[in-house]
Amino acid sequence: MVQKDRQSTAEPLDEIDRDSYEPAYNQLVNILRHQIAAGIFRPGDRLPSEAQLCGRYQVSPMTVRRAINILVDQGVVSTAQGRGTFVKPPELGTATFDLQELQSLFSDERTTARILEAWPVSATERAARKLAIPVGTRVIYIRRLLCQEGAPVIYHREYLIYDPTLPTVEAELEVTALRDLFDGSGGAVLKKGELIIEATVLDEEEARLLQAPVGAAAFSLEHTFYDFDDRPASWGWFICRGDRLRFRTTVGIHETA
Amino acid sequence: MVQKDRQSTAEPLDEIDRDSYEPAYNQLVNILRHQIAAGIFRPGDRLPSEAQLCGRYQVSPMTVRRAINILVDQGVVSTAQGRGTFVKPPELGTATFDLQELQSLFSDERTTARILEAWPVSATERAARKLAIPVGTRVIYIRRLLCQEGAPVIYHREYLIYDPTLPTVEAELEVTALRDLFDGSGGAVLKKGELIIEATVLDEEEARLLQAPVGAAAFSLEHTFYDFDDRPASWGWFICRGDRLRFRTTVGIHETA
DNA sequence: TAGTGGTCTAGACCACTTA
DNA sequence: AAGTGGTCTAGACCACTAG
Repeated sequence: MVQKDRQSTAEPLDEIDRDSYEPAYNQLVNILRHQIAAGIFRPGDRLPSEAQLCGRYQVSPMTVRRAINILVDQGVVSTAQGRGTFVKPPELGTATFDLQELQSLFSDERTTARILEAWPVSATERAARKLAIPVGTRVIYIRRLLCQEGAPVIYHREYLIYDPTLPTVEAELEVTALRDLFDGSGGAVLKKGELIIEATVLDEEEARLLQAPVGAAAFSLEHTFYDFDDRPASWGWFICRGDRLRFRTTVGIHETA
Repeated sequence: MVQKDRQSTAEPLDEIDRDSYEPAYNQLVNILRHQIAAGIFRPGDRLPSEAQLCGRYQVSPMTVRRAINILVDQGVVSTAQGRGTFVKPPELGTATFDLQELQSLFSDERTTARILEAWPVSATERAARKLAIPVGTRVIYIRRLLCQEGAPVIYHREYLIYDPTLPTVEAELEVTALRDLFDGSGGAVLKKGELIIEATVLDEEEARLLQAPVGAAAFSLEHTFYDFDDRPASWGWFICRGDRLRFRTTVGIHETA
């Protein structure tokens, strides 16, 4: 028998360690991932059948199945009923990216939000359409500037439905409101949100506030939030300097997934 | 007993239909999603325990667990061992975007790729660094213009490691090579890829090729692909007019997930 | 201590593919 | 007909949280 001490290394063995805190299905995921990464199984190859994996690693079918489902979710393999499980080549088209970099900016302690403007206005034609309300309805208009160590990074404009029965207005004016929007702390009233990322260039106002040249590249992140009656409750957009934000992602086998 | 005919409606019942082609765990996912969407369970609320759901819907614990795991993956609920399963508010920071719109552009029949240039060159300092090769090494430089119905949409530049033992060069010159890059058809040699999305503005050459104004907003999608020895095999970037591409997504409960 | 989620078993039956 | 993945069962044991 192999003496199993504390295994401090993260290197995957070729056996399941039943005494590990790491679940068996997860160990199996890592074993198969590394075999694929090492080229033992190449794109297009068929993996051993589930029954074979059960015998090889001494786990039940459900555990093997769970591991394989995770690999499918990760886009590493694909399954075909009656044929087998196959290694997928990396596909650019399946790549996904997230707003983690943006979120870390909001959760950063050094980030401060300065309210430039926050008061009731009559909804413009565009705002009214986005919020599904009549033109001229009174809404709350908020302009914020997010700074990191004094340097402006993001300019945010937002229209809010004015509902006196809700504490929305006061809550939204908090400097932490934006962070809450990102981590969902205060969103018990909101059901869903829609997001659109576009490439844009800074106009004069945006450039002045972000202390960047007019015409500089920037990201626009438009957002619309809905309440549980599917009525828009908020519409707005973030403008972020292009040289301050980039989205990264990977396809295929990458480390520590 | 309820007479169960063909249920053409997609509306979820409040019971599991054991004769449906839809798996029980999936039916349970939809049932719970609609209950949350309907406001029966609000953000912060605790869902019924797994044991209760087993009894309520007459399924085994593993089936309930699988359904809940899917809801966790979808970001709709979160679980806490010993406490329960809780409905999550929509969080901007957890939003993910995919390149589906970009991929559909490549798989579109009306999209054609025109090779502007494709021959061996000496690697520039930057290309050499990105490809981890000595400056001056001979590499293949390819410039492509992707058009849709005659209108240029994407400008692509790419440096390829020149390896005579591989059919890479010929394969990459095919007009379908880019589509393959996206759907992975020909990537049995590639292990992984890295992607960086940035906001940029068109320079003079890009503007001329894309028939857009200089300084117009655009997306830059830089990509690096690696072989199974973790050596870079390809480095390049797509430039796409900002008015032709946008990334959309949703957070919280949305339809037909 | 009771209740919760987290993992896992050792099978079963089914649908599908291939030969 | 044999082999494959897809689903599901009816429990088990564990770790964690709460009263």
